[in-house]
Amino acid sequence: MRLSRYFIPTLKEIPAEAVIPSHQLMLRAGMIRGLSSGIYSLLPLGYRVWKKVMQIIREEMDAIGGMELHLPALNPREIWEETGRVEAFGDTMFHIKNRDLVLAPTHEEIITHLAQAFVHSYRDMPQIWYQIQTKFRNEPRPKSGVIRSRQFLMKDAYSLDNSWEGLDASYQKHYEAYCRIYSRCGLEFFVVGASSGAMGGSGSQEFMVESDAGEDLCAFNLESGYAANIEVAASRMPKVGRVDENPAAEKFATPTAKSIDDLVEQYGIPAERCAKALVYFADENPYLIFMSGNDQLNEAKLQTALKANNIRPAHDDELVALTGAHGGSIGPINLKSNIPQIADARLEHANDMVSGANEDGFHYRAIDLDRDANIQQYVDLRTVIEGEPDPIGGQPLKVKKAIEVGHIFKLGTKYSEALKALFLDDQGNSHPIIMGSYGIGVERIVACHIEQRHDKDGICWHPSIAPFQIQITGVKVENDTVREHAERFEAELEAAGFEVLYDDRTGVSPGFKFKDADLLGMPINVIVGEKHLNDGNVEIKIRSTGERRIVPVADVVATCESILAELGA
RNA sequence: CGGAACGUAGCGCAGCCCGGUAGCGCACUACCUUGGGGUGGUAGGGGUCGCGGGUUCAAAUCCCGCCGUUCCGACCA
Repeated sequence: MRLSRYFIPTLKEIPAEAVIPSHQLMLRAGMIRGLSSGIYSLLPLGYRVWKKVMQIIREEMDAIGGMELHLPALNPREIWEETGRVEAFGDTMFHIKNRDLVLAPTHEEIITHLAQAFVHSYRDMPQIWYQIQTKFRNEPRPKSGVIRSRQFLMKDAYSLDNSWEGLDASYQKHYEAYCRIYSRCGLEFFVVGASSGAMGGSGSQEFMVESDAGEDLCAFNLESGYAANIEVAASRMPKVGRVDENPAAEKFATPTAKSIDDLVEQYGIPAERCAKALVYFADENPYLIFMSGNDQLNEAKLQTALKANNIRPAHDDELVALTGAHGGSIGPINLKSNIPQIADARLEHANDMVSGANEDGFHYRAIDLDRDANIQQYVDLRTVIEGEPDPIGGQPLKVKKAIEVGHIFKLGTKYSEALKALFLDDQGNSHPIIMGSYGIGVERIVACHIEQRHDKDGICWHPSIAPFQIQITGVKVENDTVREHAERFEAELEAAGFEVLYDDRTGVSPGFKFKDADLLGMPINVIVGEKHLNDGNVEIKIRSTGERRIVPVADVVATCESILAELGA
């Protein structure tokens, strides 16, 4: 491919709207062009990378028996109502104005609809169906270039099984295929236990790439092997427990104590002996929640514990109406209304606690939660903090930001029950199909790759997904010897099966070409110029390391082959 | 949806406070020059100053409304 004829609109300056390196470099390298917030055109150079990522995904999905299909992006709204997900998605789902259609944000419903029509016997399973298609989500705030956008490519796979053991096997196959996919794309990644959220299901794991641009926090310890999204991460924190003396609860005035820290400072109460009370609404039902000291409530855990679609903190006026006091003075005793109470597991059976009196400016001490409160369940509701002991080996947890590049779910029967996708077992009994769902964000793989592999000059592609494996830089192609050699290398390298981008532009200075080559970031740059040709040599530069090898003209193809092999092509 | 900033040529920006016929760099066109790390020069082309209204003799500039983009927060199947 000749660069003079290929459409690569590179930019010298960084467009103002791009903040993170992958977004800046995709724009500067002429890979993408923004059309509107969270909506991008993929230009030829960028689309080559996308296609390579999709090809790797296809190969690995096919290898575990997956069958690719193509599904409608326009869906009748009705089918999404049957699973309750019009409401669950809310404003995130695009609705067509002049038809009763929605733009599909994912495809569980459509797959289940197909299964309901065609999969009726235990003999028909297992099945793995997948698609690589555009998904639409009305993100309230697109950001970070293609990482969070309103229209994006996702590989979605769905497994259909006739037993829970079958689901485990299908899930495991996907787990292994995903590891191969990310490795082949040259990504460093890790896997964490995750929340299945509104997708439903019994378990899920996320494939994560560590990045400051990440929107997820993950807690992990490399020695013990524990790794979890902060939404579900646990730590081995001691329970607050009981003390021997257990006098009656006693009210005392705390006119200037509004926070746990105030109680600690003014009255010398150990922070963990404070039962911090919070009021949350879960699908419009209020709950009183107790946390120990300054432990941070984890809203994802609360939502899971309450099995709620939506949760939110109570407003100030609601606090007063429900408890009798403003925030900071709420507790288990003398509540104005009888609202359900749940508490973090650290507080289980604790006594000798301090908590609000439901009267502004007063607290109770010597509270026994078993005696003085009416707590219906104790569950883990804490947000773990870096340094706390992990739940496996008690090693200190680290917390890092990460980008989610894949998510695998054991869905179970949520969708098959809702859409009546049933099969008969060998006894003739009817059961809902047992499903799994497995997603990969295509553009996130590309973005994460660039986040992990770039320097001040540009991108450093891994050969597996580089737009071209080899760039040939013709230094002063007006010189016949230079041009003839460059063209010969182009032909020989292409004949050897490589993808080659030959910078044949005339009237462009060498420095300009070198800068462009570094920006575009092909793994190998074959530099053809008089300087070395006069000695019968050519310079070959490795983008990722900066290493330069001077090789005889006759060895160019062999050298490229061996370098690409070294680079893991 | 809350808070903030920005919107002037394809890109990056100045001009706005203090109203008077729109500028710089890059890119683009032509010619010359240079030729191993974004050469140097000469001459050009390109802008309803986001949109609408208002104030004024006169608005990129002041006022009001809207739209868009980005950042922080909320949300994120």
